[in-house]
Amino acid sequence: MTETSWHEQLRARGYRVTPQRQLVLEAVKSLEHATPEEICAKVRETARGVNISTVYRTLELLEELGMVTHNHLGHGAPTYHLAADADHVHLVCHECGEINEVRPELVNDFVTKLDEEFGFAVNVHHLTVFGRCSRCR
Amino acid sequence: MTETSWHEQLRARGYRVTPQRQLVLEAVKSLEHATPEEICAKVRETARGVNISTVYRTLELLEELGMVTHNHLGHGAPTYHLAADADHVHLVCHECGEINEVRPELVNDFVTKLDEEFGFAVNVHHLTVFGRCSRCR
DNA sequence: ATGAGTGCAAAAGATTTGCATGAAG
DNA sequence: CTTCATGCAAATCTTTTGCACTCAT
Repeated sequence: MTETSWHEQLRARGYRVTPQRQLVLEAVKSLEHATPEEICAKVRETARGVNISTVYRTLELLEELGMVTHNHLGHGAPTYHLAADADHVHLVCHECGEINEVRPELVNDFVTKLDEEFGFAVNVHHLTVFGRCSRCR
Repeated sequence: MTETSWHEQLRARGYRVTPQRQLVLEAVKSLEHATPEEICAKVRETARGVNISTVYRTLELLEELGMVTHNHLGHGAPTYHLAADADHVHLVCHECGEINEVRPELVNDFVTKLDEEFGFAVNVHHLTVFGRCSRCR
């Protein structure tokens, strides 16, 4: 996604391009798996005055536009990442909390089965698998 | 699981059997996919005075004992159900919010692959798959 | 009788909302 | 200029915690 393409994507839908929105998108891109709180902190490194509620509103907007997605990796706040970078499945260890990303091909069969049998289209970007990692077993 | 078996399971670990704990467990059993708030409401139908914090503490305990599990099905509060009843995978539609339960065998291949390749033991009880249901496509 | 469990109230954490001001188009 | 976006403060919702009292054992 080029700079201009997402500017246009915003404008095409009647939204405005603001420094806050740019910074939030950049923060999501650079942090990976960041909570709204963490994203806000990152944004504030550049623009001190930015408010957490703006971060929430912006994340909601970017998600609606399909630019970012979120996952519930732990108990607390959800984590956001670029939709373009989201082509992986998360493995989260219940015991140590470690997060691993694995190739999405691993779920292909499963995705196909759900499509054929139930007409259900899996959103792989949003798939989080809990269990125990090799070290904790 | 019989009445006595879980009484003994509690006592064996040094915990006490209380009416609140019985009611919470029964509520989880009967409601299916209920949030702590909903469970509390159900419990209060029988015992008016029960506090929400007791519900939280009890759910945590029952989960630790392996009697119940929780899932994050939507944005808000997690939902709890009996571990014994949890032998299914949840399909959640992003669009209409509909929740479907499907046979856990559908993920067997996937579970096996993750075990072989990463030594990761998937907790199928806790698996929630987001996407779009047939009606919403 | 002893200490785990509970209710209550308050705190803490996460997210949303109303409104006046500021800035993008 | 016009209206959308932001900052701020307050409200809301969810969950946790400290403490005195109660009840299971």
